[in-house]
Amino acid sequence: MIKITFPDGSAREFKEGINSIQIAEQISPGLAREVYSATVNGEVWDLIRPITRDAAVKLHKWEDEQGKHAFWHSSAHLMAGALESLYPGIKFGIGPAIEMGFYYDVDPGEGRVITDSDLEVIENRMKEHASRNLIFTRKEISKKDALDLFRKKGDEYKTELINELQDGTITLYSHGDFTDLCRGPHLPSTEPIKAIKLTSVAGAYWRGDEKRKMLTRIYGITFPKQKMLDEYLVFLEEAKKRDHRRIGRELELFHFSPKVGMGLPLWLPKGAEIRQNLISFLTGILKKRGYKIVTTPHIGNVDLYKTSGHYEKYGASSFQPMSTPQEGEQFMLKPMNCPHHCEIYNATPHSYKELPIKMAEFGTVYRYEQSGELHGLTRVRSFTQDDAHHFCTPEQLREEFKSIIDLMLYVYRVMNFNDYTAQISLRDPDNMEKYIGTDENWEKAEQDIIAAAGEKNLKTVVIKGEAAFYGPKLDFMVKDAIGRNWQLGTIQVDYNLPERFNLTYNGSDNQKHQPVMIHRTIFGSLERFVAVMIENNSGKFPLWLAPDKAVLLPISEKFNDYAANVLEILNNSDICTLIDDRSEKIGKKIRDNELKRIPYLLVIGEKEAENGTVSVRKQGEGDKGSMKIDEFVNFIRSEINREIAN
RNA sequence: GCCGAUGUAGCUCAGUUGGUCAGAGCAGCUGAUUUGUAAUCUGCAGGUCGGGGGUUCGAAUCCCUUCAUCGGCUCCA
Repeated sequence: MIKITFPDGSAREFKEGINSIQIAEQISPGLAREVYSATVNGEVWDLIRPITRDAAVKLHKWEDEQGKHAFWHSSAHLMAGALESLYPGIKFGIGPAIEMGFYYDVDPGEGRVITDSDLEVIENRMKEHASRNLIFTRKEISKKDALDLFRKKGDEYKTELINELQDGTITLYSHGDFTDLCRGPHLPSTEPIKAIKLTSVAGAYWRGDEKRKMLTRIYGITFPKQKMLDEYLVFLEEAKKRDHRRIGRELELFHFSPKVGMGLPLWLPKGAEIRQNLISFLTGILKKRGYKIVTTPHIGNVDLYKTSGHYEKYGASSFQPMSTPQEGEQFMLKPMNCPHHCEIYNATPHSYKELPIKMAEFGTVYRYEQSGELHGLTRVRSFTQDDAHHFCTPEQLREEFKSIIDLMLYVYRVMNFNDYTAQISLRDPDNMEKYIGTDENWEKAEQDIIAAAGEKNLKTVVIKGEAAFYGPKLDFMVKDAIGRNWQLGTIQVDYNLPERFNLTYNGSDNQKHQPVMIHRTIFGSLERFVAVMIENNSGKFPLWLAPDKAVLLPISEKFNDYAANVLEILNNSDICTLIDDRSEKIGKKIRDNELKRIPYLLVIGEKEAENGTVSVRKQGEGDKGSMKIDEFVNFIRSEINREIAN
């Protein structure tokens, strides 16, 4: 007998060699139907793997990451099996479970393509296989045998993977006629996979290396119940409606014109109004916190970027330098503001008593992003950063860093922006040549970031390999409507630019010292920030940000004169932008959310025209009663103040 | 940049195997109507079917090419 301990601390004796599914069955048959994998002594195992000694066991259901993971990973195998039966000779790369579903990278073979229209056939074959209730079996295999097996199949991808594995750790999983190199774990059988949807097909480089062959990646998702799949598909449909590209068009916020150029957003009046509101909101906060606003040109001499090191790193993949009538003179569109700010710092001598110096600019920058990478407002070729740089003494670094975390959290809170992940982005230890600067400085900077985040009790995740080439950073990541991750705010420590630009200050010892530089943005870019705000709120903006704060609706043309009067007063109030809508098809506009996104609806009828009032309705909340015009202005003003003061 | 898909009016989309296939709804503009919040009625106007080449007696439809968009990959200072 062996002793199995459960997460709640309780323990039971079982026969040696029992497996997790049998344990679950003995607890309750209902449970057994719902578990998909188990953690045995800290390792995630198949349910059918025998347990031969005392162990701590945690059973995983759908609700657990590990449960879903086993479910989707098994689904990837199910798909691979279907593919092999449909496309004999097809070769397989890797096929993991992901956050939502799974994929498999495959090489269908020379001259064969798999496209969207093939997915249904594959899906049907998967369903057929799944319904046969195929058992997943696990087999340990020697490296030599594994190599022989996959060489015989002619699968160079799997043999490459096996070559990198340690002999004695290699396992195969099979179901039906299909066998795959795999670490597991898997479901006991294909039986629980009831609902299957292959979502898309895409290209993906083998091992993520753009110099290697592009495989075909097939994405899919599966569920234990059809209803869950249906709900997921509904969710995707709903998410499409929140897409900022769609809402941006509906609300006439921004526009892309191929004539202007891809990735170059045109801000329409209403979008520009939102942008402007964001800028003035943040400017007010920055001034209170001791930032100095600066302005720098949109171009700079190539030498500036050679000095900063950006030219060497990104020159070839940037908008190329423009020349002038002067021989040998070259300028570039600025891809970042930092070098300009360094030169501003250098314009005057500095004492330690002045530091930290905080320089801010809403700086528009231009980056030649790869054409396939452009995406609405979230990835563009010209965008405006709410950029700022802190120049401080090494001793001040941590405090400065913490103060920026405070600022960031403050702004996000005011904006009611809660759904973000703070990510500490460090160097990739396997790729150290990507980075410039001394190990010592990197070490120091990384420690400072981790410490500052810790002292601020910020919940963070640490990701290696995501640092900037000149320094580590703390990034604030958010998800868009369909779950893609975007970086908004970022705080970056930089010892490199101060050195390259020879920045100095006089210390109390009357010696020259080098300041440390912190780069930071809060919104990231106005473009991306607006996009994320739109997707988070389905295009509804808080009152203070909204381009139109209210819509004016006269019941009848009889009141048009009065309405025009009201409109003028309110629009001139400098606080309340109104749109005038005398259309009779107001119902349709409301249904289409065109007007529902505007915070207030003002109705004018006989009574209102007589009394010089408007009937105020807050969208989604209902009647606020009748108000005199100036009452309404004051009301809006106080509402805005309340929102911003928070 | 790479793989795959898509491109018909401002928007959403129909257009069967190449042959009255240049259409509809919404938006817009005309008139009429005046209604307290999810579609009032009439009429009109709108497109070199993304651009360019080709095949054909004939191309929105087939082929090539180019531009743009979408989903991924790579990248993201």
